[in-house]
Amino acid sequence: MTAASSTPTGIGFKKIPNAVPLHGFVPRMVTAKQVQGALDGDVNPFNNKPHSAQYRKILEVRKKLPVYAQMTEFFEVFTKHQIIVMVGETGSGKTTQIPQFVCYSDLPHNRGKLVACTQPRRVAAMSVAKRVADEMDVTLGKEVGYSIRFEDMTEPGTTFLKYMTDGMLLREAMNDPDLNRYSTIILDEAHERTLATDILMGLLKGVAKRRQDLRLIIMSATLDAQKFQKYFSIKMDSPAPLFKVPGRTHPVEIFYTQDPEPDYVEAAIRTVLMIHRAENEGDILLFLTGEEEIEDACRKIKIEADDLLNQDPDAVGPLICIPLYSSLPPAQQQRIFDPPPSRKNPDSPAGRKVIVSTNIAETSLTIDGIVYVVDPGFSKQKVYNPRIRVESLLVSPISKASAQQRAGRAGRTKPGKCFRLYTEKDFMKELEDQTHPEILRSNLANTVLELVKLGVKDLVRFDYVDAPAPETLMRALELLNYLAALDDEGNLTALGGIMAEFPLDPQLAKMLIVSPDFKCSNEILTIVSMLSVPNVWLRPNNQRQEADKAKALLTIPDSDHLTLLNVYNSWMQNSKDQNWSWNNYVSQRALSQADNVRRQLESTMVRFDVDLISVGEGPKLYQRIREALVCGFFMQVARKEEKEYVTIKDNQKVILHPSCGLDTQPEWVLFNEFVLTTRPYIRTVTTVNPEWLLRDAASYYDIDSWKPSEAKRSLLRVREKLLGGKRGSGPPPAKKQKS
DNA sequence: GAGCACTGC
Repeated sequence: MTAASSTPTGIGFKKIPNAVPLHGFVPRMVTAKQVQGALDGDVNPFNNKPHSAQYRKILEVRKKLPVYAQMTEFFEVFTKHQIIVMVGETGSGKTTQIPQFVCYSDLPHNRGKLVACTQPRRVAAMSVAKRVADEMDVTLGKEVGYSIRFEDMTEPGTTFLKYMTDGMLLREAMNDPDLNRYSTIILDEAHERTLATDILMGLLKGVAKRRQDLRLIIMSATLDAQKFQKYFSIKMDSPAPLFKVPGRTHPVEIFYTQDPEPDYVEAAIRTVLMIHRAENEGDILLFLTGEEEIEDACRKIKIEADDLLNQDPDAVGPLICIPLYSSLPPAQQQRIFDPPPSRKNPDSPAGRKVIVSTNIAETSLTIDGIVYVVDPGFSKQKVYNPRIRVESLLVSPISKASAQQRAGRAGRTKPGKCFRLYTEKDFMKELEDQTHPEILRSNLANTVLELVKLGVKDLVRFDYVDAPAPETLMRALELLNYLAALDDEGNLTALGGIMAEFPLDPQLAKMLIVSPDFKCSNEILTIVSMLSVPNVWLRPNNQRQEADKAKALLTIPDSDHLTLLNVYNSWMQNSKDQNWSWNNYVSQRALSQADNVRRQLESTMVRFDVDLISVGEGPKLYQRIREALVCGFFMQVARKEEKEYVTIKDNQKVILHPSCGLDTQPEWVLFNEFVLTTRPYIRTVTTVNPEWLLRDAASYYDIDSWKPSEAKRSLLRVREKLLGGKRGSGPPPAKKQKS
């Protein structure tokens, strides 16, 4: 295509006269030939410096990528179409090359615009940006940068190619719904269907209709491409064009079992040992579902492998077994990169490394040198039950797409083998094509608040790629209405607008925003931060008693929330003592994270004039903190009836989680979480006074309208006593709930 | 008397 042919979608771009060495480049009319010329040129067109020797070396490597061979085709499609769906399998080079191609055609640096490329994970955004900065011969954080939570590695006015997490782009959309800063937005790994990617797809489809100058590229794996093409058919119902690039991996031979395996862990261990005895050199990756299962399997494999080695040292090599899951400390996660054990002597069989991992090795971490994959076909998946408002984790069969991804892990460095511990018939007939997108498996309270803030009026009719269950949306709207983030018509309130700005669950955001009224926002800020990071309590298997003792010393008897506050404060007071965390069995990593979150939330508080107040100390302060908790969590209250607790309104029977630090079983408790594991537990619990429920959450505790229950009778008595105490001075002063 | 699949803001 030449500059003389028709301009795309009616926007008249002007030729840029003096943009040497991009002389003659017309935005979005650029050809592969022009770009190849610029790539091979002497001067870097993006900073006008001479290309380095390093640049030329990397360029030679880039030219061997499959995507490079299809540059002509890419520019043809990009010139003609506003939205493109791209399929590029592992090793195609799409994530690093396509955004660069786009820069050459879009010329964002000459137009004051940016090209964005989203990633589902922080590490990916960071490492890809680093690589691309090297490839483009520029400094990371200048022309090419990245933006992730807690770290903005970009320079306004200079950066024109930005890698970012999908959540970060969604945040930006809240304050700029048309995303006007961007000339092209590339959604990478769209097939993973994270909540943020799904919402972005819905938003961007609308933005693309309003902004003819915006280009979109949706990059995904093969199986989903058609769905996205159809979804993005905005022009006369013709599907969005597909641009496809082959991958570059080694073949993986797939084996199935003849019959279904009744016990997948046992079968997995047996298969690993079979590979160890019978197959050639090469490491093994085994997928299991969780920490306990993995540690258990590692122990058993180790015992059996040592037995084999003792019985016949010439027949098998030594074996090490390495567990891998996200809650392992980073130093232990690094062990997966250790070399396999060396042979006993030059003639004996090679050593072998076995990695036993959760799904973390399916997408987040890649390990080179894996030749054998053992796939039992299960993973823990989040499910949401809107009826009882509970998210839980369930061991479930994986999807075909997931199985394919797992198998692919065997072919990264050389041809490999994948042993599936299910039958081929089950694979074909029983496994779903795709894992259900997150939006269908989550509590959407947060998402709904974001969407309303983004200006979406009708949540049910929003153009979702996959629409969530109406009941899930209703649950979210109901919660937000009770929290006074939405009015009765579903419009965003002033309070809701501020809540949406905090990267928090709505309950936590509400509690933080109202906490200055209770003169304890400093303390609530800490508690909210501690609730936003993983568990801080460490409990090593061989030191459980010591860990429990240490925890008891930090515990505040009637409130797990106050205990969290106490841990944070003690940690701060002892910040000079390097061993404090270790000696007290708390996670240094989690506490640092909490501190980081705390600083971010504090800056948001400043932006929205939420005062940071702390008045008094001891029991009086503690009481005000517990009252503030009620303002966010009044819907998560349980009352003790005989031996169990029963949740308010839902009437779910629950028990206190064993990690709970309460020394008695008070009548009324508020809880942070309902966890459904072996039994229905409530976790992170604080004693509350029922009077606060009536006063601070009057619209929810509209007890006259409740169906008869023990809780209702009890609350009626509380109210009577309150009124009696006032001796005819009228009802208690009800704090206004709805705004 | 138990957990924490994995991400993200």
